[in-house]
Amino acid sequence: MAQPKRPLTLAQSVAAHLREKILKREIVGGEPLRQEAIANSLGTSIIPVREALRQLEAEGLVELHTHRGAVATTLSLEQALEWIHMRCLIETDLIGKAMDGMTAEHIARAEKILGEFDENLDFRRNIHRWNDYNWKFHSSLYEAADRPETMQVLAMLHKKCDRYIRLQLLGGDHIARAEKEHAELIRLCRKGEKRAAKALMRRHIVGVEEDLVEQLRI
Amino acid sequence: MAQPKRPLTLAQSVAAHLREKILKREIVGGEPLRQEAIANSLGTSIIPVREALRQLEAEGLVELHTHRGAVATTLSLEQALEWIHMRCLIETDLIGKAMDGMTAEHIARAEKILGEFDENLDFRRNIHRWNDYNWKFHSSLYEAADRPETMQVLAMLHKKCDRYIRLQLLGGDHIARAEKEHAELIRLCRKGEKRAAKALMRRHIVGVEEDLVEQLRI
DNA sequence: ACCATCTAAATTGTATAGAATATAAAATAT
DNA sequence: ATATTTTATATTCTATACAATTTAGATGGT
Repeated sequence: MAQPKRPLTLAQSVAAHLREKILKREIVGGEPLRQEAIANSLGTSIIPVREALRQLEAEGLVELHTHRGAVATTLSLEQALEWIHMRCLIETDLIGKAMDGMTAEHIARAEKILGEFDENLDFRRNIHRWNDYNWKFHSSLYEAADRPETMQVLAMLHKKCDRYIRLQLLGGDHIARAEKEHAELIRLCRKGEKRAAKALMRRHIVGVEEDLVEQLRI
Repeated sequence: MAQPKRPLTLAQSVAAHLREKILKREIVGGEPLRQEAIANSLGTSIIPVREALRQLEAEGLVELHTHRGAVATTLSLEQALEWIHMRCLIETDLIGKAMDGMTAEHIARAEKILGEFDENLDFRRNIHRWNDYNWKFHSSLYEAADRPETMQVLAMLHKKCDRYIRLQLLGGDHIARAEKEHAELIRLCRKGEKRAAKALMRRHIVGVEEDLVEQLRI
């Protein structure tokens, strides 16, 4: 997505390593991340580790406290609800804007991505991949809007939601519902029913919110 | 706002230095930022410079290209319009949420900040301070909503808009209009007229957008 | 209990050297 | 002459060792 094919710098792969551990909750919220320990365990010096931690801070996965080090951020339902709410505001608006300039090619691309959902993956065993596909589908819908900055903010919100969605997916049948709604979104785009598409997008995202509350309130 | 009173680390003050230069356009868009040159000119080693650049990247002021270094991001009207549009979506929603829990104290605080606008500053000579005050006022209005994550995203958008607003303030009488609208916003908050407040917030931000287009399209 | 001081541990910063990489210029081949 | 490959150079990226700074907790006196 960002830098295709290029070999990663050490700092980038350290960041990827830690990011995956945090998202998989092998590193839990509140856990301190010692620069030297990480450097030793990965066989690097601490300099790439320091830069990786700054990257992860920008992504909201760790907090850096001056002279006290980094800790993985803790999960909180309230935060997730805020992010989802912002997603709702932005994506509802964005799908409308996108539909103004949407062509058959755009719709075909989104449909192709949707197809890959069903075919290639047993998501019960690849939970950590589902968010990638979900973001790919959503972003393909908005491509016609040609709003790169908005997409960047939205990508960030999706990433932040990632940790919570993974929890959510462990229970319930959210995926089946989401796929159904995705298919319906494409149908509405093809028919050009902007009002209905925006309404469905709103319900689609609010649905995530409701499922999450139900999942975590217990 | 972030870390009150604490002495800044070198990386933080290097970041502050470069940020100010970019915002004041002493470093123009597209200009490459050589780590060694910056380190020498500030009398530091390059390590704090590298960490400062990562910070600025997160703020959208520079772009980091692997093995090629950092360049200041270029100004583009389209980007600014996207940011302002997102501000509009979020802030219009947020003022409504805030008004549900707004107390006399909240209003008093916002009013106090507004007062400082008039008294202490001749903005024609302190353009680079105006955005700080503008953000202080806006954020004080939303305090009652208790939405820290939303505020964080919003703060980022305001920061990004900063560079453009500075251009805008050079011409026109935007400040007088903004102050009038700010006062009116407080009045509507006190009277609890949510619908009107949201509408005014929308106009207030769209006004910025229109002014900016007019300013830069010439 | 309370307060100040001291200590341990971690991060932050410096200096230096060298490896890895991208860009542009030069050389070679077709 | 054009295209490809090689070389050169500048810059970033990484490693290492050590000094400086800060925080948090332990110690000890009142």
